[in-house]
Amino acid sequence: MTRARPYDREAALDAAMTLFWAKGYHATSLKDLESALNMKPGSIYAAFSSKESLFRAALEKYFTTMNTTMSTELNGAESALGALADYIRIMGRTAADDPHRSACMLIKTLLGVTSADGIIADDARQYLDQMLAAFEAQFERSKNLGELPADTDCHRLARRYQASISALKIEMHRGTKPNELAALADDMASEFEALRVKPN
Amino acid sequence: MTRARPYDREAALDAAMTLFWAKGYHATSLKDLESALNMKPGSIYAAFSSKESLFRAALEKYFTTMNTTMSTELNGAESALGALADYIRIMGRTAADDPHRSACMLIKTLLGVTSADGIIADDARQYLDQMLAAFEAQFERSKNLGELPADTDCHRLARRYQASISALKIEMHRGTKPNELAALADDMASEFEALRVKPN
DNA sequence: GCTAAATTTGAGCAATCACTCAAACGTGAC
DNA sequence: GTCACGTTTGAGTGATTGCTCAAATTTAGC
Repeated sequence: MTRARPYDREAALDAAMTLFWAKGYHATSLKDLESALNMKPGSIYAAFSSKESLFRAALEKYFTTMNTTMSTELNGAESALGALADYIRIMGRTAADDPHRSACMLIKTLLGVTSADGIIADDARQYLDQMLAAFEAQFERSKNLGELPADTDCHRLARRYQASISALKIEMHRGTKPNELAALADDMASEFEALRVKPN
Repeated sequence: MTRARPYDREAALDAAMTLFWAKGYHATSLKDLESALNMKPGSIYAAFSSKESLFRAALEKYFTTMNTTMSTELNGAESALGALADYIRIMGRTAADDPHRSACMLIKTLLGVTSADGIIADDARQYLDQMLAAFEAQFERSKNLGELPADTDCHRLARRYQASISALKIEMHRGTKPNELAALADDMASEFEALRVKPN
């Protein structure tokens, strides 16, 4: 009874995410989005209401994707602590031409918008808090496995871990040479691995 | 024989730096600058040529200011390694309402501009490299003082140190609570202090 | 007071911004 | 075939963008 959409909403959102991630909120214009999504302005507004809410949807997709990937990698390993360390080490081996060799979209957003841009910054903050909680849960799991001392402050540890991830991704964005990036990641990973209780 | 400028160039540059630092390159408009510098568009262009070169001048001022402050704090102490650790610990005690409780302008710039914005990103990268070199020199100084093992890789260490600073400033921007921020800074500082060779 | 040089002024430029809406279009029910 | 509904279309909205330039203004030398 009605005309079908010629576009795939998820695919469009994915294109928007990629573009916003690369250029940032302010530097991305509606014209850019029109060609990236292959949609006319009217359709974009019918589908996503405004530039701001399109960005928010794209940011949510970024978070969901990253969080899912991360959860899979962390839950799969037998050692919770080892998985956290490996996650950093592997990230440090991202290929030089990988499109993901870029800063985290959440961090870019947090630094790139102000309170004048509505609740976008709050979104980013909230997602970062959720990731922090996920890291904390993983450290707790490690503690319950007996890998970490019983008096370990997992929240504090998780914050340090997240700070390491953020810094590592910034180094990727910066274009740090592969061997130096890997060395940095190894240093960071070792720092957490060193907390493991030694069997006596 | 000629009309005097009614404004102080350095003061204007300082106002531009503060504004650009807070809002970022793209989100700062000429109107914003006009009121912040208290100058009309013609005067701004006569003094600084373009928005881009005004930004570049402001970024240079940021770098020079930060680099000078840092050098003073690092050179003053008797222990080179201790000074590096203290620099982080003190940063982690930045007051919650301090206007400097914000991300580093170099990092914000690096993440907030693309190659379409001329050589701005290259400027930021170059300044970051200079700071990295300064950290490396300080670690070298520490090694020569006998605080660090003779086989210490100071370049690698400096990169890790800079990554810690970047991450800490991002946490400031994020609004992390004072006690958690201080704890994170202490953890980071301890990591470097722990490298000190024990007297036997 | 006059002149010449350096500077400020601010209205206004073309281009672009995010966004809108009347019209055209496709679709399934009947 | 016709209709009603949902959708796309894209020229066009007013506002704002970075920026310009002829005119006004301030100085110092003579």
